[in-house]
Amino acid sequence: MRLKVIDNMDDFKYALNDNIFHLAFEMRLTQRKIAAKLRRHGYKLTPQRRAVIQAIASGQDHLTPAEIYEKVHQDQPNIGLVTIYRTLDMLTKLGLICELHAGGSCQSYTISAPGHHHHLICSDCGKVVDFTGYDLGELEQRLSLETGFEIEDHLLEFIGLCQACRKEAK
Amino acid sequence: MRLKVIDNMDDFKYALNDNIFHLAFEMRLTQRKIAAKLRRHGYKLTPQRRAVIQAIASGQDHLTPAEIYEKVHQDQPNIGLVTIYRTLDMLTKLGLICELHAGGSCQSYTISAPGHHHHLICSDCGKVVDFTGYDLGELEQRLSLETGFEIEDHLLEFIGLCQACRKEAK
DNA sequence: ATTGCCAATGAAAATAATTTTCAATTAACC
DNA sequence: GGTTAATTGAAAATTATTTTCATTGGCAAT
Repeated sequence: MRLKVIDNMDDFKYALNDNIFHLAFEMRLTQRKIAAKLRRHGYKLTPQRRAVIQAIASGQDHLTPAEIYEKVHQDQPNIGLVTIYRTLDMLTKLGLICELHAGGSCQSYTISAPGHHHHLICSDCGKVVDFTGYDLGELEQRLSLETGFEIEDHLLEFIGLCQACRKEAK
Repeated sequence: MRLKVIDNMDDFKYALNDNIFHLAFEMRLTQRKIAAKLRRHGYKLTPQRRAVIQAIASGQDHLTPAEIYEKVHQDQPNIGLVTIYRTLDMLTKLGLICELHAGGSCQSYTISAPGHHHHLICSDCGKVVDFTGYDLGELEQRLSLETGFEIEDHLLEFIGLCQACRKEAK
């Protein structure tokens, strides 16, 4: 896949009907936001980190450290697995990526949508869909009242077959 | 803690006001059910397995394989860590224990309440409280409709401070 | 109670996953 | 361009898990 980087709105308007450009633009925006956040927190933006972010952000699925290493290794043959681990730690701390748990493979990462959200994961191809707006506040209150817990956080993930994999299964 | 094993209702009635007996009775019931299920599935009930089940079922918290090993080792100094892993696999397959994910430590196990349920976990002491009856069916349907996923399962866990740990924190 | 069979066990080795250490490199500031 | 502190990669160390295999022991049938 060839991508032309478009980073201003004028160029973008003329490319609207072209999916590839569209994707390139969106990805560029994401990566920009990520880069800005790194700098704001005093981290350097190295080619290795770029590559890891690109690997995670470019797909729709979730990847283990080893899978990310494989993917990044194509562009950066010298990168070490350690750097993957270190970058994943950093991105997790900044809230830029999420760990997934449902469906067996813990230690799998996906790019994080901004704000609090939940996940829907394909058990076959690994595709991850975020969703927001489902409010667990009422349940939290009830639980808090009944158990005396002061609830800090929660984890809600769904696992199933995505549309594409359902078709394939038939 | 000394426990007297009570395994009939008559003895039990006279011990009702005694918490220790109460616990002993309840634990005995749980272990009986577990033992029966093992046999029904063609597994043998060895002292090692008893000990692992006892270790998990006797506490209210969740334990890693290494922690279970530590605990069991006191009664069964010869037990190998391998046996812990094998027993945990078996118990998971039979649905008698659950893996927990929220709050960092994956690969932590707790005794499983019968039927589908969700968890509330103390981030400080690890205490696990089950709850049932919260229905995600409507959300599942909505998600299914909007995304084309055929949803197979879900994971819902809450993490927070239990009453005891809240008091201690003050 | 005794016996025999096959599942289960423990020790050790093998494999996999993750972290630490440290000298060399480099991104981001001036 | 030069400086500096953060970042990197290689190797070693640690931790977690699985495999292998000879021995043991639960339990069903006698």
